[in-house]
Amino acid sequence: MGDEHQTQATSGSSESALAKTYDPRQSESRWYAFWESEGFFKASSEASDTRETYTLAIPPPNITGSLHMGHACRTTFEDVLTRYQRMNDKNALWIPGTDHAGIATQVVVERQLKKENLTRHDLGREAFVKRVWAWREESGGRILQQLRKMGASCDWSRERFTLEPALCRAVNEAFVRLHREGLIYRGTRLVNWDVSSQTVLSDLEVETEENVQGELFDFAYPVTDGSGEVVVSTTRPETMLGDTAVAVHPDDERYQHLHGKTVSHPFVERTIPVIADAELVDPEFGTGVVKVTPAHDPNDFATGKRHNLEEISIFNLNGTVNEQGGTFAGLDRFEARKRVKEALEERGLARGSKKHTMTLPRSQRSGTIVEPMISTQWFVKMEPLAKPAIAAVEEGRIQILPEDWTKTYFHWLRNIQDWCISRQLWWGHSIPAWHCGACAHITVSIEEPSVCASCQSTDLRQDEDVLDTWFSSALWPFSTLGWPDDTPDLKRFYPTQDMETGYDILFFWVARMIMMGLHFMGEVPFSRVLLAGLVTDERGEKMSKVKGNVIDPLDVIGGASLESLVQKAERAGAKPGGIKYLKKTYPDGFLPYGADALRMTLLSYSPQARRIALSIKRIEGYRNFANKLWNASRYALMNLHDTQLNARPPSAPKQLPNRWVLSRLGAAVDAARSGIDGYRLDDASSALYHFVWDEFCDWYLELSKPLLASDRPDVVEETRQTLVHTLDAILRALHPMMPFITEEIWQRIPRGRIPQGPQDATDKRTIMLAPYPTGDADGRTDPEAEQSLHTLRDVVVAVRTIRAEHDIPRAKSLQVHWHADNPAASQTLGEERSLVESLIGGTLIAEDAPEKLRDAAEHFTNAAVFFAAGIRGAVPDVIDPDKERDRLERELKKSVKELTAIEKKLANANFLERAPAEVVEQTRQNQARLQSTKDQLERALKRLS
RNA sequence: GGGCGGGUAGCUCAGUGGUAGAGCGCCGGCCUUACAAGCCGGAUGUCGUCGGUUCGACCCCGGCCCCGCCCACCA
Repeated sequence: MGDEHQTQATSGSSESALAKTYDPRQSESRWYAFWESEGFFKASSEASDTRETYTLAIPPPNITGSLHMGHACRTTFEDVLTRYQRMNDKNALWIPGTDHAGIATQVVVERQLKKENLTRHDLGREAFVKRVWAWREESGGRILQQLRKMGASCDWSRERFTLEPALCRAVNEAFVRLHREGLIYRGTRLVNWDVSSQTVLSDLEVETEENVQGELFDFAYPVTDGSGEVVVSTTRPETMLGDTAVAVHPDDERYQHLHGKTVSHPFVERTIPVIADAELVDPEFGTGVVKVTPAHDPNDFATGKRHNLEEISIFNLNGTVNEQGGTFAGLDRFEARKRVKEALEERGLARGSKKHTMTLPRSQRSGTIVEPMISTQWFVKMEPLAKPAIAAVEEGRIQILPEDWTKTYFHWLRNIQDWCISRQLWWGHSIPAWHCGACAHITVSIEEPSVCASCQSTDLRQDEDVLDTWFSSALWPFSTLGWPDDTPDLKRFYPTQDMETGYDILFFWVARMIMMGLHFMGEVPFSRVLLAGLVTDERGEKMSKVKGNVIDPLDVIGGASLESLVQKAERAGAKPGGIKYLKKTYPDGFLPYGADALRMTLLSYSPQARRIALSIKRIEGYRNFANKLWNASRYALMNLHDTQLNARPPSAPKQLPNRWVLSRLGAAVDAARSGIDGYRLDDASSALYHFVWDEFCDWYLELSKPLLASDRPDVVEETRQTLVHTLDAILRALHPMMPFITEEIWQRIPRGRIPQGPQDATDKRTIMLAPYPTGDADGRTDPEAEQSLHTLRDVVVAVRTIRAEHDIPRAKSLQVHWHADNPAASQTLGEERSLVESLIGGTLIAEDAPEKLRDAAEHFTNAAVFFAAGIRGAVPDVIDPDKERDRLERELKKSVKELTAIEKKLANANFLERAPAEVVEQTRQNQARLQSTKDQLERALKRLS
């Protein structure tokens, strides 16, 4: 590999002509392999390396996952930051790794087992976990390979996995310490139970489905003393099997007579009290009477605590009714609901129902409706941890971008609930707690204890639960660096600088990392949180397998036929509508756009956006940009001949285009830098895109043609130097964003003496380690050149417009008469005459008599006139009067419109008094300019008719 | 019920208290020795709506109407 690229690098321009079209497939994997094998991604751990560090920990993708657009987006962003910092001579470390993703992974493997007609229980815990590990070996690294395709410059030598032994040790350490500090405790609570995965969930893992059409069912409880009945309303009739009270509002006139009475349960042997509770009951709602099921409803649970009610759990862990349900035992929850309603009808207790819109809690992973259940679990006490995390952001030690999210962050942390961290799963971190069979004491310890800490019994059994996968994620910024050991890496790279992730895991992950980082390290885990939006399809709809609108980044990079897209979507379970959409939207599939094009596209979206509506057309646009860059480079390399890159920038260039492009280069590079520094990668990439295309290609390269054809060797050499330097700087500036193509071209630039600088030693090997350009070092501010070029450009465009409007063939040479209204413009056009002539395909004739041009129609036959940047001009002989009239009228309309607005403004006395002087002055100048243009246009029109 | 974000060119989206921008699309003309994945020229918007602040508002403030998201225990 090394040899191959060496050959390329030194082969010069002439003998290895570049293909006309850039093919990303030819270079991407090649360069990645080169970078990786040369160790360019590795952060230095040498003691002698005193460079400032830059650290960023990857949001570890789940091992279940394959790369999706969200990953691609984040990877690109993080890679740009890392590559940029590395080029700025930082000791840059981007830590890669994967997450074991407890419940998500377990669900996937269980699904596989199901195909073999097995459940995890058939295998038993040990064999099941073994199986998950085997699966992880097979697929766990896939996404990391995919990250490589994106160009991610992670330090693979420091790759981590949340369930590897070192990180398990960190988890145990964290658990034991928090437990010792009283921040982890065991509690019996009403928890969120997922009946299909049969585990408890944290509040965050429960998603609410809104606007579900349900019914509000009324039924009657007979009052025990026979004095009547009480009608209650409920959305969950089956839970009446667990009712232990009926509640009314204490002030409700209608139900005063019930206070102190009991009602009889129709299906189980139980009389239940009527209680008065102002907190639970809203007299306006339903019948104003609430059935109370403390074991299966959060409000009722709280009510039960207030009134000391019995908590009767009526469900088994799998969601079927248990023995408390009497004759309903064994039925599934929803079947039970039906049967309870029927039974109530039969007993004549049903009192009708009405439609009711409600919200349903569902498990984030399984989608099952969550059942509130009373259960004993491990919890983390959050409030003491939340306080410092709030302070860290308040005090600016951590900055959250976009800033709007700080509010959300504060709101969540200020209302934080304790975190249930135990899960009844098999795949995950074991809990370092041992239950004593003799005295029921729980011994919490890092190492397996031999005896119970309380009674010394040896009858110990480790807690069977595992930890919420987010518990280990919360430690990620320091566990990956070796914590709890005080390793050199930890010392050197903690705290990290940036954390970039999706806003959807602000609470799940970011907030918890901050809390844990502050708690265990005493320092914030990162100083900045960058929250990215959600990638959607071009309609703004969430990508989903069912909708068939998932765009696989690898398909975009490598290309994919429509057939393969359809096949993939079908395999993933897309519905017919989704397939139809797919066929309609991407009739030709995807061309191989390349990773660089995809990266540029993803970068071009504003980080403020919550939605990133990815459009293939846009990717195509950036693929075209890559090709443009490629061809501009071809042009440059073809024209260098023996010139090598040997100084940057060329000293004291004399030719206007050279002066101008260096000035613009400086501005572009500064814009790119400030964009990246301000985390506005959209601004940074856009500044470079426009500089490269609109200025470098459209103007500089065109202007360089006559210069390179000059018979003056000094002009030619100066231009070649400027050309190669500008190209080199462009490549370096773009490299963090488009790593592959920039390396491919950079390697082909012939290099002479390498300039002195800190990165000299590495300069020749790879663009990755070349310095990021700066406006000062690589550009050359030259306002005068910019002004002159502006004039030049305006005249060229004016003449080109005339050519286009009048259908004048390119081959026809034009005589352009001109007169300048100011000395600067006059000088520019005088000096740069031959450049302008070569761009307009004609001859410039300077007129000493301005009136000739003012009255062009009299002096010339069929002349077209123009007014541009202080220059008046006329092109005689070639003009169709009708077309010219159309053109002039259009121009006139425009000036009149603008002029009217300006005049109105200047007529306003308040404006003249109050507006800043320079604004007024500028407005006046505009007025004068427009007025003169308008006059002249009018005159020209008059002569025409 | 609270909170947040958004409504700008046909589409997807930037944007700034002082003459409205990009990409794609559209119209017209070009195979111009870097590039047809291109070049040249052109058209396109009462910047959601109603008020207010201001000399001046797409931008700041308030109301309203849509759209999206997050949080919250209303049976």
